[in-house]
Amino acid sequence: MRTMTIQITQRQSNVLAFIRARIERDGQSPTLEEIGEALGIDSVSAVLKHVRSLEAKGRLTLEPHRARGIRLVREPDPMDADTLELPLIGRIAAGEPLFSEVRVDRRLRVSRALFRLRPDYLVKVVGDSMRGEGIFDGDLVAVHATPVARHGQVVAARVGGDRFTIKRLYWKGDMVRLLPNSPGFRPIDVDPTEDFAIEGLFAGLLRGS
Amino acid sequence: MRTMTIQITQRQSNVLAFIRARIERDGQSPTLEEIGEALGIDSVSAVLKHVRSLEAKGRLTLEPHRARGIRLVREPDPMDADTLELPLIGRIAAGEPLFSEVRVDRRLRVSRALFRLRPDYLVKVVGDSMRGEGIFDGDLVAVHATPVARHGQVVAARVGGDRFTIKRLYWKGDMVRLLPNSPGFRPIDVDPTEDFAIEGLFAGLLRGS
DNA sequence: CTACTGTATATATATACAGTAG
DNA sequence: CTACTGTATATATATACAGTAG
Repeated sequence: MRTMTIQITQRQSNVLAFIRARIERDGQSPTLEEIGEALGIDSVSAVLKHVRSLEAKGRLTLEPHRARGIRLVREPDPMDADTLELPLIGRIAAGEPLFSEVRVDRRLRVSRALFRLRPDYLVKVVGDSMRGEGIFDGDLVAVHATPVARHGQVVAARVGGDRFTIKRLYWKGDMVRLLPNSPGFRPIDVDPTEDFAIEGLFAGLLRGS
Repeated sequence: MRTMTIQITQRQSNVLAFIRARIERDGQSPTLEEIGEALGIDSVSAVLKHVRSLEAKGRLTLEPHRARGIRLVREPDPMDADTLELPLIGRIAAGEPLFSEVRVDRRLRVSRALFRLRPDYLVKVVGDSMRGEGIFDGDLVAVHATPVARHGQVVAARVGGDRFTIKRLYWKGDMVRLLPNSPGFRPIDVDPTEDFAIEGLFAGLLRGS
């Protein structure tokens, strides 16, 4: 099967470029006459032939009989694909669902490319228990939402329905130990009777001024 | 002078919402008939009156006699206004200009709202001399480009035409001291004969997984 | 085939005008 | 004023058709 893009002529390329520019500028495609005017073609029929050729070659489509009905074949928007819009989750009181809309303080955009793990939301760090990992009070931690975590990973977890905590996870048999990394902070040992949930993995960090 | 937005009626609001949705979906505004169809109005004249009212109230404009000629008054795109596209500056060899295009490794997007100081570019941190400030090897530091820095601020600077360094700045008379914050790293004292430049202020930090 | 000219026409669609109703 | 109906018409514009030229 040939999927190679069919070659367009120089003239067709100019026509396509003009259409692109006008859609960009006006939000509406030009008429055949306007295209002709721009390229010095006095006959709309000649323009129509170019446009039809471009259609046959898959570069655009024509809405039949519709004025200014040229549509560019949409290339996937690089902005949309690349840029994440992450909700910043506010304080979470006991038992409250994580993604209730009232808890989204605001949304921040950031390039997908920054992260290895795809982040799903941000949480604001409270306290300095993870300074040794470069996670400081006030930082926004990007969390990849998953309940699965391996020994030694930095996780976002909730203990006893309480608010979020960012800690390094250690399994000790069926016990869980959450390890801070800062002088004066002690490990949290979670016994099996306690309410405990891993919300996700540390995926990155954002810090403002 | 009144700049208050003139109140629109419920019906007009519905019309406007539909136009907005169609432009969003199709990239072209609907015809009067299509609007009528959607809102259960059998007469295009009635629709035209609504559209004219919206025009009088400054919510849209009409390209006269043009098919699908309704144009929304463009509100400044929140995406454009809010989202920065920061160049990530690569290694800088001696004497090389900071913004030569070859030195831009890639661009990352991030919300303006994250930062207090507007960042102009990103630099990748090499080494752990600023661990105590939560700036780790491999982090991307956002820099607000300015040659002016006050005593005690974290700056991006270049010493002896060499590569970037992120340090806390201290003035000692006309001497400059660049202070790391990590065990085993010593202050850099810059004497007045040395080539030295403050490139900008620490504006924030991005870290991937 | 590509690249045009020039004419005639069908179609989509805005727009004006005369009403009705609350 | 707002919110419609219903008709007639002007306008913008795509499209078909018959050519010419390299």
